[in-house]
Amino acid sequence: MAGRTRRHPAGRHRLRRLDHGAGPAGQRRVRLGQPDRAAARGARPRRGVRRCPRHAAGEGGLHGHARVLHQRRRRAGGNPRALGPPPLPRGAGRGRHDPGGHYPGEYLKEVGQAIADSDGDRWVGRPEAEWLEVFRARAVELMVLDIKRDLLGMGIRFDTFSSERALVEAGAVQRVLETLQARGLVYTGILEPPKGKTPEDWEPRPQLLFKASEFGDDVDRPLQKSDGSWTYFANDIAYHHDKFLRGSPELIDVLGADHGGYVKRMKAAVTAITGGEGSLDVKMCQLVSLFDGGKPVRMSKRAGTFVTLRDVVEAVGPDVVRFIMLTRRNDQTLEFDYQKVREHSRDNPVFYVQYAHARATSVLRHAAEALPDRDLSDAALSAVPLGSLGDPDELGLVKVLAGWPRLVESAADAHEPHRVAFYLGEVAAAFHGLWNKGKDDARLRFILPDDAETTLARMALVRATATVIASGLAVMGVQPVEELRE
RNA sequence: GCGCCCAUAGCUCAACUGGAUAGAGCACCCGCCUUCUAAGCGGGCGGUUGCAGGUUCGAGUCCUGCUGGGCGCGCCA
Repeated sequence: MAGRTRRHPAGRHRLRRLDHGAGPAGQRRVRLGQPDRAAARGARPRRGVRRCPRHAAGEGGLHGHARVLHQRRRRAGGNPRALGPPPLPRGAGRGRHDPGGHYPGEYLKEVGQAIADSDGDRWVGRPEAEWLEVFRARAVELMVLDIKRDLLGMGIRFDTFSSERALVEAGAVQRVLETLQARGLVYTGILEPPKGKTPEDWEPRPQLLFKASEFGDDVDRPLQKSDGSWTYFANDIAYHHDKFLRGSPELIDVLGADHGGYVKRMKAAVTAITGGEGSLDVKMCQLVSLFDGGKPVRMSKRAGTFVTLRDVVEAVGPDVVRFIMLTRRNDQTLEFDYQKVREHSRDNPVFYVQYAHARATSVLRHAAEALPDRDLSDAALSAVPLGSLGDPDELGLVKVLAGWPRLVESAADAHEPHRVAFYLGEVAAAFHGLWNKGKDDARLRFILPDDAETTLARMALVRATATVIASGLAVMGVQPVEELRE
């Protein structure tokens, strides 16, 4: 197998580093290979924590025009045979393999159990032809519900779920094909075998092809399988066209890094099917590596030691997950240490930003006590003269805050929500710095009992800080914290 | 073999799509708690942005070629 020989040197390299007793970095990488790869190869949507939910979290909040997010899980119900023989009253297929050699994963056991619960022994001893389709439908239904529940658990709600099957049955693929044919972009031809690696079962075969090469792709791409059904690619064209027709000229796909080879042809197809009216941006997502107190969390499909997104959300809360997920570019792998994110320390970016917000609201509370006869409402503060703000650090904070509109706009344009998280870190740092300056110099404290005018100007600054942090957190779908006490 | 993504301080990562002296945190060293939350702050140390060319007034950012890593490569989703 060509893939294996190519991967081999890398594997050896890793081992060698370990043998040499490499530093923490080397070891980390070695150990990480396993869970990462397992998660990727497992290809089971909610097994392991992936980047994609993280990105969905960000974009849903960032783009009004891209708010309709889509998620398809072909895998769900893709292999109903893995459910095994008709379920027994107690847990179907537990611990055994189905005839096809598939692992009945935990999630399929749950489906089997659900069917057993509702249908009893109705399917026992019945031929596959009777139960297969029923099981498939039930599996899809339950899996989608399961996915929606997990997503809702961290505050993600999809406006639209597109069913590939429904799209095909509604004839969308057929219509798209006709459109492409009308534009002379479809023909029947024979593809060259891939260079360097010719599959053993390769044989020249005429296929229905899309002229992707006219739009920047390397070769033309097949639309139809030999059994007459559509390829994955053909269905995807229909899906993107459907989304375009629903009123979104700017399409965004969030894909795993293993789908990188798909980008060119999909962009080509979007250009072709929309007559150049639509555009497609593809965000590639790397995996998230789970750590616990600096040690990688090992996951094994066999041992059933997978940590799911739901597990993590339950452990640390949805806001922490959302924030941490957005502290990296989506195309970088993220190390998620769910010991660290619960710490109340500078190491924990969620805490750091929330602490700044809590401090700001705390100051405002104290100011209300110190100046009971003054109006500290937002409206009043926005009209306060700011001439007394003159300290370099005060002005520094003002400048950072003034950059918020531009920052959030550029993050939206670039489809890079992580910039908001980094920006909030800057705001928090500027505010914490100013706060501590008041420790050294009492005149720089926010509240000056004998100088109401300066205090009011500073309250305007503090209020603005809290507002910007709250706005940024809102973009990320995170609730600002008013108070942090033990 | 071909294609896509990536390479920035010892480590983990930024850098507002080509702008001024490339910034944070961790780690290490030195300071700061009678006073709005020290769960914090200030200072120091640390860089030929993988290598070599090119375009430009200006390049971490764009182009070419290398090196090293990830992913993929016709009826699989």
